[in-house]
Amino acid sequence: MQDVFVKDVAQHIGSEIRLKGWVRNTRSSGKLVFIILRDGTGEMQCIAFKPDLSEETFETAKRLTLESSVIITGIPKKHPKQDDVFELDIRSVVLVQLAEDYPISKKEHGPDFLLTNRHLWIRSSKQWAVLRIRHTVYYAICEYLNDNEFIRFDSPILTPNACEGTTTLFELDYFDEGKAYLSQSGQLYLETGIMSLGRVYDFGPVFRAERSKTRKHLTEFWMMDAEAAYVEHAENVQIQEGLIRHVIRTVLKKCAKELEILERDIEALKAADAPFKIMTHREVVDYLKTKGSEITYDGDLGAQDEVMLTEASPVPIFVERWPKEIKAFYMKRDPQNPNLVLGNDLIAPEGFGEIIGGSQREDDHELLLSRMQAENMPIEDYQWFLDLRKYGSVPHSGFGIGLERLVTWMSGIHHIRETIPFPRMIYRIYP
RNA sequence: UCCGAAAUAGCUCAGCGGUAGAGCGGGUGGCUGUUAACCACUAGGUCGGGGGUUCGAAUCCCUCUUUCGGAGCCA
Repeated sequence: MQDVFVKDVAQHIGSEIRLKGWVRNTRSSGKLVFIILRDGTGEMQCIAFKPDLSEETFETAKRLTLESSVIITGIPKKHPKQDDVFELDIRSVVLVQLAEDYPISKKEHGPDFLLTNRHLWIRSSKQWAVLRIRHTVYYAICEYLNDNEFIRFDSPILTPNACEGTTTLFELDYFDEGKAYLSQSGQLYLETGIMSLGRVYDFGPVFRAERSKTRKHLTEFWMMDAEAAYVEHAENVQIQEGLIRHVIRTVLKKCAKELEILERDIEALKAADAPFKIMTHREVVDYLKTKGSEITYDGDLGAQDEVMLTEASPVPIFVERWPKEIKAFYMKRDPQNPNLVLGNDLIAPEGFGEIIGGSQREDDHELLLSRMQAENMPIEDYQWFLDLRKYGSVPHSGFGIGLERLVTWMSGIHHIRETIPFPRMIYRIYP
C-alpha cells in the first residue's frame, strides 16, 4: 500500500493508495457518501458506495464531520462528469479523530470571527492559497538574490536604538543595559555587511508600534532588506525591477491553482511583467495635480495619490528623487539638486500601493554626521554606523520590500491581514 | 490619534415601540452521483454592559465597552 499526496494522485490511477488528511466537506445520499479530503497538497473527492463496503466502513464514512482527521484507502479513477478531475473509490476509512462542532461553517463569516479563529481559518481554501503564495514569493525573492550574489546576513531584532525616528518602537527592558527596542528595519546593520560580503540581505520580522488602522498595515511584518556595495542609484533601481519581475514570473508559474482559487486577474499580473516606469517625485506631483490631487511639491503621496498614479499603468512605477525633508537621514543627496535625495519608492499597480522603499546611501562621513546632528540623533549610539564612512567607504545602495504587501498584490486580496499566518494589529494579538 | 459605522441563536443576518425570526452549522430520519447537495422534523437567545423615557424597549435617548471601515504614518 502506497501513501500518496493528493497532488500526485493522477499518477496512480487504478491502483490502491492511501491518503492521509482532513475532511473539508461531506455529502451523503442514502447509499453514497461523498467526502472532500484535503491533505495540505490539495483536495479531492472520495466516494463511499455502500454495496462495495463493509457495514462498519460505510458507517464510519457516514458519520465523518467537518475537519475530522482520516486515513482513507481506495482506488483513484477519473471523475464520471468532469475532465481532468480524479476521485477516489473508497476501500477503507480509518477515523483518526472525530472533530465535533467545527466553528467555521461553509457559509460566510465576518472578519472578527475569522480572525479570532485564525488558527482554524488557515485551513480554508483561500487562506491555504494565500499562504502558499506567500511561501512562493519568499522563495522567489531568496532565489533571485542568491542568483545575484547577495549573501544572507541576518540583522538583530533586539536593538539599542531606532533606525528612523523613535515614535513607533516597541520598547522592553533589557537586563541592566536599560531599554531595548524591537527592530523596525535591519538596514543600518546591513550596511556593515556589505563591507565584508559585498552584497547582503536580511529577511525577518520587523515591528512598528504605529497606531495604524488600514488594510495595508501590520504591527509585525516581514521585511527583506538588501544592500550592495558599489551599486549606485540607477543600478539599485534595476535590481529592484529584476527582483519584482522574477517574483511575478515565479508566482505565475508555480501558483496557477492558488491564483485560480483566489480568482486573481492573471492578465493583470502578466501585464506587470514588463519594463517598469520611472518618474521623479516632481513629475509625479505634476501628474497628480492634473488629476485633482492636493499633493504639494514637498509632500508624500497619500493613499488616494498612489491609486491615481497607477490606475492607468499596467506596470509598477518607481518614484525617485524625493525632497530631502520627507526622506530618511541616510539617503544620498542628488548631485544634480542638493534639495533632493537619491531615494526611490516602488508603487504597485491596481491600487496595491507602495511595496518597496530604497535609496543610494550617504557615504561621506562629514555629510552624514551633519545630517544626523541636524536631526538631533544620539551620535555616540551610532558611532559604529559612522565608522563605515571612515574605514573604506564606498558608494552603496539598498532597498526594503514588505513581504506581506507584495503577497497582497500577487494574491489580489483586499486586506494585508490574510497574508501572514498570525497577523498582529493594533487591536489584535490573539491567537 | 482623528472621522464614520456596527454589536440580535455557534455563524451570517432580518426584525426598528406591542408574544424573538430565517438560512447555514448541530441532532434525528430519507434519498445511488452529490458539488457551499437536497427534503422533513428537532434542539438552540440575559437582543454587548449599565442607566433612562414609556402601560410596554431588541427597537427611542444617554453612557461605557468591543469590533469593523477610512485617514495620517509607512513596507
